Amino acid sequence: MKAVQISRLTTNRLSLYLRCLSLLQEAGVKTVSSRELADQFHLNSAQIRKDLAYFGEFGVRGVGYYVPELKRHLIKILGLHKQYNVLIVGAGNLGMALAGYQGFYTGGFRIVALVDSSEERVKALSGTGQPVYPTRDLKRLVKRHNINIAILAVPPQSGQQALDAVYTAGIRALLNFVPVRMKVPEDCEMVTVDLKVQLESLAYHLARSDASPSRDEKRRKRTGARPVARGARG
Amino acid sequence: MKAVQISRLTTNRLSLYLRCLSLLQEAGVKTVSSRELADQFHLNSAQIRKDLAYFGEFGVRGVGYYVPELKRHLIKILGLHKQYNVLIVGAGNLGMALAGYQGFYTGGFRIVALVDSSEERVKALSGTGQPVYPTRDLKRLVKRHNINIAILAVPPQSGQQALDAVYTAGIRALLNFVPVRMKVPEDCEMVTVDLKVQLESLAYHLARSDASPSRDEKRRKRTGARPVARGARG
DNA sequence: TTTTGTGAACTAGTTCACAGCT
DNA sequence: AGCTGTGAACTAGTTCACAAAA
Repeated sequence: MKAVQISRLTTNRLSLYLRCLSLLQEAGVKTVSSRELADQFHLNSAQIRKDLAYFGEFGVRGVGYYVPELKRHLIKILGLHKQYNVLIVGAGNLGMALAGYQGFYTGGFRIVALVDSSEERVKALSGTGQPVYPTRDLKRLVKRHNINIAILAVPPQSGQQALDAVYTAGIRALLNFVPVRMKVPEDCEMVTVDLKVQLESLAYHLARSDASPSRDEKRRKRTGARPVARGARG
Repeated sequence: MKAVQISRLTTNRLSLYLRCLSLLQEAGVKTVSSRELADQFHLNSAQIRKDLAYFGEFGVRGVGYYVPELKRHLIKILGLHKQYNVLIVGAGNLGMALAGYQGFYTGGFRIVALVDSSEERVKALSGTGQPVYPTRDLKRLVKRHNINIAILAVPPQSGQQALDAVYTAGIRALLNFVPVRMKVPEDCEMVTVDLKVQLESLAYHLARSDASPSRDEKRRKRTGARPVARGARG
């Protein structure tokens, strides 16, 4: 147990561990060692032990970790014992899709509404039935539904404006899909998913592999990418 | 110019530089220094010079970088002078949305088709008019449309199967939204976007800030997160 | 003078390796 | 014997700081 600042790399891995533990629990597995977990993720077992050790001593020497117990701890650590109400800002293609994306509805996350500045999108319903409200209702919605997370899915030119609006309404956590650099207040947590950047990283690699066909041993020695083809599953 | 393996962190930044250069070019700016670029991204200017130096000497001492020239170089480096034909696997909420997401249609990326295993989704059209084909057409589609990138947007239990199928069809670059660990062949580039993990990292921070209200100076000393509130824009 | 390109220094993140508990 | 928790060693990534070019 340290008093260190936890890096995002660590918290992201904790999410993966949790997901894995849920599967193990469903499968009736009672204990798991850091080594077994590591094999699932192509990680080093010390990495896993270190990640967990930031938050306490959850393991038993000679045994490993008790699956339900560690799962409980991770849920607590990640704050997933609470309910999170999510607002989507921007009801275009992406916003609407995210509203319907089933992956969000497990755990304590619930998408309660969308807002959009275009009158014609307002009063439409998302695929799963959430209503779309005009942007002017933002503050009221946040209060009424106790919203604590916003997903930004507006066009680039409205990015900063949308951020400012949700911040003013009291939201302090953002999942951002807008490919624009924005001013983010100190006390506001934002993670950005930039799909274009991800696609371009694929283009980069495709262009390389076309250009230099077969230098297999040299290629991709250490890109931080996946080492591949060992213990699969998730 | 080095013969080093380029990290994904670097290539991702190159995409951002390119985006910024496009804006500068539109604004009629002729030259830009690494310092000016750095200010846009809350980066260190040496970082930018190093990133670029991996690929050549594009700058002019005492001047900076010529915007159109550097832009041209970055397009070449990232392989964006070529056309990329994209196939979306899985025509559920997310798949359909990604098909309609305008952000993909700039640069050389073009979504040419979707496939889905469910007969009832087949023959539907995506929002922007791409047809949905049955999975058995995959190989034929890849050949016919010269597809080189696949986006995986299937349910978790079909993830590996979908990956195997597109690999067999000849695709070597994947943008993966499936939250499952998969076996990826050596010569296949995959970037994974795990939305659940991102949301959970927000939950983590929200849970912290609720728990310990006001330790402002200590908080977030170095999480690799954004330093905030300096030169904005994108 | 200004700003690049880059070795050297530093910081963050990962892995090793082992003492210590069960 | 087996496996955790952790300091030490290592590797990757970032920033400093400066010689060299324009």
